[in-house]
Amino acid sequence: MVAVMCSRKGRPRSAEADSAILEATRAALGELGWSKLTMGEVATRAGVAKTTLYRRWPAKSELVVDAVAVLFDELELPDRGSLAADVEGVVIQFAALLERPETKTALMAVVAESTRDEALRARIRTSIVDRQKRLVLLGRERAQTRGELPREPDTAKAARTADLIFDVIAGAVVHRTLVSAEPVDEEWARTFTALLLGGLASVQS
Amino acid sequence: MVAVMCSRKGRPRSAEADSAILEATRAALGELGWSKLTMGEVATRAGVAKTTLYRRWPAKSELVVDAVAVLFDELELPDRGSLAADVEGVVIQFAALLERPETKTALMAVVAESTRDEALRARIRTSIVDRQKRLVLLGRERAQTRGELPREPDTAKAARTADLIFDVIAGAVVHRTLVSAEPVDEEWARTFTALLLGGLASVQS
DNA sequence: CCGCTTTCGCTACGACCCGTAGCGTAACTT
DNA sequence: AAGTTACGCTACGGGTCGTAGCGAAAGCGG
Repeated sequence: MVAVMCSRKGRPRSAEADSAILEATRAALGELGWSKLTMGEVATRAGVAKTTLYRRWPAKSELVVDAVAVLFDELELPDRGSLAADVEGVVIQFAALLERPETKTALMAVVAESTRDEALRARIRTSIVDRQKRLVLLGRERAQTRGELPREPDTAKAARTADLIFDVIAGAVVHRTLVSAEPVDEEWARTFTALLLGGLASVQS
Repeated sequence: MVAVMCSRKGRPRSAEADSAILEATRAALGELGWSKLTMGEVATRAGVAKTTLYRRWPAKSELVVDAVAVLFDELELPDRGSLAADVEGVVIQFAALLERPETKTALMAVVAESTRDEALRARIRTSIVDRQKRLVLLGRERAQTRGELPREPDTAKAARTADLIFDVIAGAVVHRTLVSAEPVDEEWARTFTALLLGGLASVQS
């Protein structure tokens, strides 16, 4: 959402229109895909004038980022008792999210667009990426509390390791799902988690 | 690159036009990005009529796949003496390839498009993905010859492990480069390789 | 209650790109 | 030489883009 701060006079923007637009965007994205998704189509579905759309989002890509971002808030990290179980759980969850047609088509297209648009990349980072990275930090914290992982005194090194883990988990799941186009089932999640945690032990030492 | 075989009469298609089109596509892709890349622009740059383009490629996405595919042939796996060195080398190489503006924007956009187009996905698989997977198989073969990895008698399990490794390597590098937008330098490659090989040991057992 | 400000829906518009059809010409096969 | 196919060129209807202008509606200030 665009933070509108210095406008306290006049007619306020309709919050219903906002949610209707984002909802319509997700629906149209799932049915039509990225390339056939047009601003006019979204406006019609939302019951809103096309100009209203352009008053809030300058481009299709930014609209889609906002529309899809909320879906990533569904990702949770329930305590399953062990680090391995936690990782397996989030892998399955993330894969399920990527199976949905809205997200699978949107995520790649938006990242592709962001290679030429620094502002869009920043938006993706704050709206989507950082929300996932939070899970990595939480999972590590829990594992350290359980005594499964040692506490790393070097803050910079700890941050680098967290980034590495994040890239490996998210990257592998995305690649498996969207490029290899093969399912992320229980078995794959278990094997992958074993690989990750086993490797983590050798990096830590 | 459509394999036309059953036409032995009449004027043959110009091979120069083919290479000019693919070259023009790569150049335009690097300068304009995916969304602003038009068929007319490519035709103009290649010095070719727009209709000639459509006679060979039905859509922009398929053209781009063919244009970018040859770049992935640059990937090599020189024998660096150890499995770790081989992996580090291919990681650096792959990351360097993804740094090029033609490839970084093309790969994501094409994958995004492929979520709605099964034929395109197949084309990506044969033109790009399988050519990379080949490197994984070669690297494992070498490591087994060196005695660094045990030979897996179970063929199915060996294939699953190879797929897993492939998804982890390619996924992590892509995610690091395009989503996290941070550099894949020597240090990252070294740490990542340690993670991968260390984990591989625990999976094998 | 009434002006002020901003947003809303609507229409229209030029610009661009799409993908195709038709034509005459060029190139290669037999 | 005859046949067949690819080529460049032009033109076209259809669609989307992003913007401008309008009058009406909705909240805020007095």
